[in-house]
Amino acid sequence: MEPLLVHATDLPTELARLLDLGGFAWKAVSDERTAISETPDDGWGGAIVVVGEQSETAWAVCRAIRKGDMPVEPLLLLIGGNRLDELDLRDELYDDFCLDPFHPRELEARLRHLFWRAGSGTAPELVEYANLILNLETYQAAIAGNPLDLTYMEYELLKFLAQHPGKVFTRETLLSRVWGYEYYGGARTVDVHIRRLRAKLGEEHANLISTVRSVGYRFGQSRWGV
Amino acid sequence: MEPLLVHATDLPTELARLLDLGGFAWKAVSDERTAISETPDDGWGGAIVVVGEQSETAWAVCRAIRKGDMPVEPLLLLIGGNRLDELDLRDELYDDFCLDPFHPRELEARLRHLFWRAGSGTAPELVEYANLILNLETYQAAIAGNPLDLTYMEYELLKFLAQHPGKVFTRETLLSRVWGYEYYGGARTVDVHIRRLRAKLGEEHANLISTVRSVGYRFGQSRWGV
DNA sequence: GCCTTTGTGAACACAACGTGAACCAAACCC
DNA sequence: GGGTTTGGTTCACGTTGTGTTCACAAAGGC
Repeated sequence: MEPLLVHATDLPTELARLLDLGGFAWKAVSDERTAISETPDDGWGGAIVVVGEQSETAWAVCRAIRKGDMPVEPLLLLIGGNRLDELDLRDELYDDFCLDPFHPRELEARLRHLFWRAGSGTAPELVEYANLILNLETYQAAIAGNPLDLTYMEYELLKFLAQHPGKVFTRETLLSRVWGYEYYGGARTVDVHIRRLRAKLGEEHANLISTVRSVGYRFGQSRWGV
Repeated sequence: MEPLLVHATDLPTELARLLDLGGFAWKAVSDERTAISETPDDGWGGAIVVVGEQSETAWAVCRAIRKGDMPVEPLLLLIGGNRLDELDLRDELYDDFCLDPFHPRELEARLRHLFWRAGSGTAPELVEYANLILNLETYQAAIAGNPLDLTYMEYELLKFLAQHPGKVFTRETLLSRVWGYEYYGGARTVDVHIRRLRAKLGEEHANLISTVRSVGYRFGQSRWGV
């Protein structure tokens, strides 16, 4: 992960220790100019700004890194209880704040939650295996970037298989888990859907589904490496 | 503004006073069922859940109001310092938290910031997708500059779909979210409204709404990235 | 070489969806 | 208050898609 930008006139030792113990990569900067000039190639992974005695300096840093060419998110403030009023009308300058002095567990929890929100928070639910992607929200599938035009049952079957890569399922198991428990039809129905899936996956990726003779079908590689 | 949902086994008097002084409309509920049954017509404006001794109850309430058909945002937790560990792996259940006992100014600031974020971020007075524009204030819609003459239900349906582009909704979900919870009518009603929407969108843009066979309908293209 | 298991192509039947029109309730207007 | 309009819902019918089955060919195991 990209390193964190930490701004403070006097860096609290507890903060440094917490970041180190938490395994964060971070770099302390003293003013906005160094914050910009020291920007890593792939940008900052986030920022922590300590609002201390010279609060105007801190706000200037916030403005610089939020409104600049490369806005940094998420941005967390460490702020003394007597400066809470200054948060007013500055909502756009921070994502979260933590009272200083802080409870280590609280700061950890806030950092974790911020990164969770920035990362997976807004991402759609996906099932991925190699270059195959199933989007569970939009009912769409794609392999190697090319969208697959799957029917309902094909999609459901592929979803189930891809959610358990490497595992072998009998036709009966697939019928009960994908088609439904009360289903009572021929087991060869599964074969036909497997065939159509292989055809739509394309010759190149048809081997994603392998036949286990006398047992059933398996998606992806076996767990023992072939 | 819509009222706040407040859940607590023992409602702290400081919290009640702070909410009243802050001019919030709010209602205390004791369990998830009343939280759902007491839902105002236009939904809750947000939620505050106090994680007290029976923390499992509190988490159950969070799950109920976040994963239900009408998720409540933003959701703020009031949590004791000795329960901070419980936040782990529950990121999806809350938007922010505040240590209890709390500093009134801190809680105020967090509420203000949450609503600022919710307001500026997810609820603009305009809904836009490609060259379609919905003006939520004036109940007007236009595509490619041409105003659309939509009826009430058509507008509501299009609004809901356009607010969640790419996502597939079943007819039942649409009936409950657009028409209302207590609605008991045929699911084909949705089809007819979809048809009329497509007709009014014009042949050129009718494909904005796509049918996902055996599932439901989707507005716009999928989002594969963030 | 025989038997079992799986792949393949095509045909069938039904469910899902689109479409046009009718129905009905509420609002609106003289 | 009766007639009209508007808009939401439902029904009946056609069409298309697609899940299922079958028959046969091919492959694999003993």
